[in-house]
Amino acid sequence: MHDYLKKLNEAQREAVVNTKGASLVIAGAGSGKTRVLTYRIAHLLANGVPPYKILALTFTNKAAREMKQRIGEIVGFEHASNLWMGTFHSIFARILRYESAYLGYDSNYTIYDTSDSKNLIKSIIKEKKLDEKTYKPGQILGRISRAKNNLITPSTYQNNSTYYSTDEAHRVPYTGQIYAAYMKRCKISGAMDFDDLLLNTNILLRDHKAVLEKYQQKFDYILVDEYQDTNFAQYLILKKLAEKHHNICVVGDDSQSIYAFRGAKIENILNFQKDYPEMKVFKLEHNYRSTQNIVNAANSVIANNQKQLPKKVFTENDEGEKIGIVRAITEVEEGHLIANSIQEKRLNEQKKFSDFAILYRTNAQSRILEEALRKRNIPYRIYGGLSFYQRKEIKDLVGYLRMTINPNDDEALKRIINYPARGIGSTTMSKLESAATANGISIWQVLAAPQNYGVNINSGTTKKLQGFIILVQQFTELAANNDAYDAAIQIASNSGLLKDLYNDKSPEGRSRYENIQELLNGIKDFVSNAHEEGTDVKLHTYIENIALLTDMDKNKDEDQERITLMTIHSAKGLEFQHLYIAGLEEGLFPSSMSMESPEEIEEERRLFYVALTRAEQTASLYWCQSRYKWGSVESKSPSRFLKELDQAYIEATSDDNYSFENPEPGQTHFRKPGSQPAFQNSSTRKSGTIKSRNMRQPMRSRPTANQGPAADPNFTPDPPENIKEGQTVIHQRFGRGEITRIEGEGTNRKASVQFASGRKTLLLRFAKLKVIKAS
DNA sequence: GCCTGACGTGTTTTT
DNA sequence: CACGTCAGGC
Repeated sequence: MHDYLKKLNEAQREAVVNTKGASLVIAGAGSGKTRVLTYRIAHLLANGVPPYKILALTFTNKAAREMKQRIGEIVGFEHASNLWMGTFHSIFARILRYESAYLGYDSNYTIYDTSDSKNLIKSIIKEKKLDEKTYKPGQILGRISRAKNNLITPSTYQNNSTYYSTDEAHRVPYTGQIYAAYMKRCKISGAMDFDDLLLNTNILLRDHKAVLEKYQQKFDYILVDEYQDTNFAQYLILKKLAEKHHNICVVGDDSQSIYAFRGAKIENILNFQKDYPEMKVFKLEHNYRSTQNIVNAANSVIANNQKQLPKKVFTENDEGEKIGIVRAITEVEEGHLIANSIQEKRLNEQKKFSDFAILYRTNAQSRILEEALRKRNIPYRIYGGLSFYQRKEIKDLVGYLRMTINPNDDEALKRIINYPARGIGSTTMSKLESAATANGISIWQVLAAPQNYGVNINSGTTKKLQGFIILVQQFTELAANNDAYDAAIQIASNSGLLKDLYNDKSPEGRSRYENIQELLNGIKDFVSNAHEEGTDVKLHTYIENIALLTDMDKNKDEDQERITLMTIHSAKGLEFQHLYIAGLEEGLFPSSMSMESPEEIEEERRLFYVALTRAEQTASLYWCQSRYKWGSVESKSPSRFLKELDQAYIEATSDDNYSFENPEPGQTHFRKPGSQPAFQNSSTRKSGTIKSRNMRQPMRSRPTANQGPAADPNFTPDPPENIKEGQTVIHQRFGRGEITRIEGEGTNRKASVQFASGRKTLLLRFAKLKVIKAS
């Protein structure tokens, strides 16, 4: 028996060595799923299966990289490097480049990211003279994306009365037309969006038997990670590829299915047996990651879900600490409480910063947390949010690089044609663009001979356009004759982009300049890595998959000692000794989601489950009362999720004892009459059961813009005279504090208040201060 | 044609 | 609060 098999438990070993036929590996959180997948592949390789015959699909690039590394350590890196391992999107993007001719695409096709797609949809909406208020690019893209994930092409979409009536009900009856126009424009620009990569792969395999057979024969073994998060398009690709040999192994955990918003179907994992009746099921239920309290608490959260496979995740680890539940008054206080706790724990228990992580539901929640961490000098690394690759300056340079490779790329052209300013304004651009649309060609093609397409442009502008054409042509030549790095650096400087940023001496400008340097360094590394392997890297190789890269893929200062901040979604697959979950007053639910179907509630439970099971030693849940109160619609209460945690595993650590009831109305801070709530979210506007008495009635629509809700006539603030030194106060922004000094007279008195975040001086007249107790 | 400031609006999660 | 849009000045 091979050595590596000794490192596995019984269930894991079974899942590793049974490589023939269809296998469903149900892997509970922390049960060694990655290990099983890694060893299974290593096992295949050790048994003589050539690496290029194995297709292994992961959920993120990072997961693929790490797995390759670990397999390499077992079987040798050269062997491992020939595996077909990557995300669905990157693997099929690669296959589509090989087979692009079948679909009428060039192999240099561009991959549009979400913002490219939105921009294109926006211009289509404009061209079609549709109301930009009702046709929101993001929403339309969402509908198109959903259609694509369900393999509904524009013609099917337009001929289907159900889609039409749904669209009509949403007051966007022209969605079908936009969809068709969008697809056409993408094709003309030689571009595919994320969903096209899957849709077009399906079309390729459906319409070209020879291609299908080629890949059916190529991949003798198929392995899929995070199978619970696959959508219909992905499911069908797998089904087709595995049709002949059924050597497909899917690994996943139905309790961690959290991507329904992206079209993921939990049914794929629940119904795996339907397609492969002979399948073998392997259940990994032994959790090696977390304490008993955490495992049990997590189990209790999803205990009542209907859609799930029977399994019992257990652990033999210590019981561990109870799960802490901390109520903060405001988000600022929440940040400081978390920061304090991290600092304390680090010093008392000799922990590293990298042992800690803070998770939250939305990227926007990170800002206040960051501030608190900075105040304490706690180094952190934040993942997600505005990704490096989505920054303006990066997209600008990438725009030039994209134009160099594929000048038909309209979105790239529109981005860079007048940046840095070349005197080509919006009037000229709209002329060019509408000519392009009218003639079914790209803007670049119109540019070559505007007069042929009925575009009237004065001679001055024509000269400027000519200049741009020559510039791009020069770049294309550069890219053909140089490696990626040399080409990129010259393009950055010859385009004038580098100079433009260099001249900007503001702090933001400097950081932009540095970001460009960082991107260029990234290209340099990319090139020199490939050089070691003896290949020459041209620009197109680098630029091909850039849209598929995320922050996670930049392994910059990975070895540094930092705590981690990220959304729960991006924390999947990771683990941290000490975990903080912030902002639970949203119940992990953004309040904008008004319709809560049972499916959605179950998914939110699973999200909570994912969050909790990232923790090895301790998990603490934080929520802030102020936020919660403004949006105190019953269904959004934090207690919903906390109620689903078994009391036995949790502990309230706020100074007031945590109660499962809603906080008393009027208990916290006040607002100046007529002012806006600190955080006005949609739940203040939507209907629901209002718990707090001084919460005003929800409104059907906002009366006048920006005016906020009407003042409560019965409301009287505490007179400032009653505020005394030594009292504990609550402030809307800074949270809990103590008044150390009061100076001045009457309504102009000022109070020095010591908050967790530091000392502040507040005007009592305006103070959003309320005495909660005299001490 | 380009730049600037005022205003208004709307906020999940990701490949 | 941060971003996009629009009007007005250069």
